[in-house]
Amino acid sequence: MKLSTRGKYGLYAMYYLASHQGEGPQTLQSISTIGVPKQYLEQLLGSLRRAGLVSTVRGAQGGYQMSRPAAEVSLLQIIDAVEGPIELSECTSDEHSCDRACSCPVRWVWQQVSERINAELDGIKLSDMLTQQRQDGNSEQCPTPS
Amino acid sequence: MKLSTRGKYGLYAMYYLASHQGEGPQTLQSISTIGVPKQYLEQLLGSLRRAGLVSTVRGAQGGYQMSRPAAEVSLLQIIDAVEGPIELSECTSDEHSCDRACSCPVRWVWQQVSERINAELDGIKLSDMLTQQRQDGNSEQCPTPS
DNA sequence: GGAAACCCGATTAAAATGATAGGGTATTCC
DNA sequence: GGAATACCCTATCATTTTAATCGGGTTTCC
Repeated sequence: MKLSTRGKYGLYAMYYLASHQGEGPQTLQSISTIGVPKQYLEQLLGSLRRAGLVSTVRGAQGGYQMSRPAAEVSLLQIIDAVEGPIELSECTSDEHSCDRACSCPVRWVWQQVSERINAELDGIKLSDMLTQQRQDGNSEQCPTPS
Repeated sequence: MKLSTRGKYGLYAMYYLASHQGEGPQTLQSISTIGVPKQYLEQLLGSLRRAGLVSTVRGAQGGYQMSRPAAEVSLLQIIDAVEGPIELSECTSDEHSCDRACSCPVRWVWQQVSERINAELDGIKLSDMLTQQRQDGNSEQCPTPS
């Protein structure tokens, strides 16, 4: 069970925007310093915009910015936006994908797990990451990456 | 975030074996009635065997059977066996996969979520599915699948 | 009007997934 | 002992998904 890079990149991007909230729109150029190819990042930001998480200003001096406070943006919203909804198995979303249908205990268990994961992801907000960062301090006692 | 069919098929297979526990080894042939191509299922059962979840009897009259009670087999074990460990992002497992390294709040959040999902999956046992099935009754009031 | 910057659909390259193929090995039963 | 049964294993292939690129369009500021 893996997230694609979309989720990771999307979260990086949102975290970047959260860190620069109140500084006006950030250009694609500057956001891409998080280490994501500009044109690929553009697609992801498009999804985030369509999901209502970021707003954009077009034209010169334009860019992307968060459309609401970091405390109101959850991991779930970000992942949903860039990767689509979590589906452990198509049978949890599509009733007719298998003929075992409603009495299938496998189906039941997937639903249980999906619900819990969703609740978990929805409980973590972007603001939690910002405060975590602060608590962590400028922890430059990090083992220098080889 | 999706599970591949391996997880689903693996769970179907284990559920089948749990339902036939005590009846002696079940042949690949009979297990494949769950709707999985025999040769593909064979690969999955191989993984489940290597993980210690099923034991096999070779030769004529042989087959597969659970190697311990359903109450001691969790979803996590099954998914780990057939899909490998859950990794939302390679940066939670590999320290050196990104140079942001240890102070990265994104990394922190992935770890949080992974832990919770793992705990969740480990809390659900095969036996829970069996009892759920019984509670559900032979619920043949199901809407007949088209 | 030109430069900055977002918008968007189409295409492509690489990787993962789902499935198949084909031969090998162990065990039972006659 | 040999035929039949049934698991074991690696390699290959086809399909789908993912990651990324391309190339043009539109909006806005100066």
